[in-house]
Amino acid sequence: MWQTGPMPATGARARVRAELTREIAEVARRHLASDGAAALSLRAVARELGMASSAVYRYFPSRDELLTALIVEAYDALGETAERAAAAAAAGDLRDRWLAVCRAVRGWALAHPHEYALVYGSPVPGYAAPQATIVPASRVGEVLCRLVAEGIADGAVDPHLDATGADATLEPDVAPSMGLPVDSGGSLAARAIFAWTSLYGMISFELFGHTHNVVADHAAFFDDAAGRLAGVLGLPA
Amino acid sequence: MWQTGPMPATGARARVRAELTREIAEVARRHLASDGAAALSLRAVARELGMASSAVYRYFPSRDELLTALIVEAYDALGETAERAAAAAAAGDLRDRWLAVCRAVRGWALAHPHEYALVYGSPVPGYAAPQATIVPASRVGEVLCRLVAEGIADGAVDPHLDATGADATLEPDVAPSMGLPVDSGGSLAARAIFAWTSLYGMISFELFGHTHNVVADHAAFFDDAAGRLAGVLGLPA
DNA sequence: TGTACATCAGTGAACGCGCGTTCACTGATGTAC
DNA sequence: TGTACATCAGTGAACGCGCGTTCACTGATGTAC
Repeated sequence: MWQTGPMPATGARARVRAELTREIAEVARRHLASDGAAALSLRAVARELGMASSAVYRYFPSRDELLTALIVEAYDALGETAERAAAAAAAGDLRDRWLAVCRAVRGWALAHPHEYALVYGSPVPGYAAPQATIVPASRVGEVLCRLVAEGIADGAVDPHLDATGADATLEPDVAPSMGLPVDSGGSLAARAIFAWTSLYGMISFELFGHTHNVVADHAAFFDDAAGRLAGVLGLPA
Repeated sequence: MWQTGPMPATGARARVRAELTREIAEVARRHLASDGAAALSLRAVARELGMASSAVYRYFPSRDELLTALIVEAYDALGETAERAAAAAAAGDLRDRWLAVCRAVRGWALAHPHEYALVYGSPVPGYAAPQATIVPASRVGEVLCRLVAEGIADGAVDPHLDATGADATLEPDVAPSMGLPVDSGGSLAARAIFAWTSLYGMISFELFGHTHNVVADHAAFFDDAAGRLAGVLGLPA
């Protein structure tokens, strides 16, 4: 994907190359995690690996390409966290499962603030996210929507709640791609997007310090808000 | 502007100094607006003003100090925008006024993306917001809370709606400082904070491109969501 | 099978860049007597 | 009033830093015959 030139799929060389590529990304991820994206430097990564900075260019053609790899990694890590949480809570009711996923997302963000900021904070100046980041970026949203879709399937969730027609403000293929019913007069998909952006807002506010002297018990505040969002979506307890 | 000609000895120098300080901040603000905070450099500002980079140090002791000035400016500009919007809509009902303030905040953010990102995006690495930023940062929140407080005062808003006890998760002085009634069993203040973080989430998602292929009509989507938040707060139409 | 050749990883020096900050200095402006 | 002195703005050179990226190169590893 980010290797230069044609490569044999197998062989000793290819394996070593894959391993070093992984190692570079891993060191870069550690630097990102401790110092933030702005401070991430190819030279520092090379230094830590004991190689010339120019050698890194055999593996990543530019700093941006390395950043892209880290972004995809972050999205995937967060997505997997959400998926695991949903799976682990499969036995509970919809509201509990919703809350479990929300908590997992927040937990990941708190544990990986710089990686969270990389994907959900202000855009890195001069960097344009390539196509490769689109699919992993939607994993969390899919998990949340799947819960709602399940609720509809077994009649626990009313898809016509709060029919403001807001779904018409979305791109037409969003609802179907998320497994939600299409109803241009309804607001279900819009409410789902709204819920996700709200979660993001709360997590970001907490992480970026905007609720520092405002919220005392962030976990409890978050739980309460997540419950309110479950209500917005019509998830039954 | 300032007058030419003979001036009282006392204050002449001070006035020129104040003017240049303002000018430096203004150029810096323009650079921030067009290139973002990370690209803001003392040298570039000095260059544009035709002065030696070292001269800027007579006005701002460091780059961080300059950044702080810009942060305060941004908070104030946003706060004033919200206040003006609230004043302009004073004749409408609570819901309309709420929506007007929300729209104004979004409008300012869209018009000043880098300034918005400076205050609400990922924290600038190595920079710790000083005390001076706290008061201006709360202006928008105050405007929103004042609407709610007004609704309570004339009986239009039920402060005991959705009494989850979430207010207990807040710092104890938040509700009174915002002019909201204190009720540890209630959730009014928590819902207000929640609404504000949600707005922030939506604006940030839009600004940072996360709803790029998701939301088609951002203004309409935002209006719908803001209306839903008004509902969460119990604002009557 | 060994050998000639092609491919690749990795090196180290260099390019060109821009940054924040310091410092000794020169003039101009204000102040005290 | 003029004069001596103090204060301040602004200069230009320098320090020290680190960055991304390029390039010609040396060896090592793989491959084809």
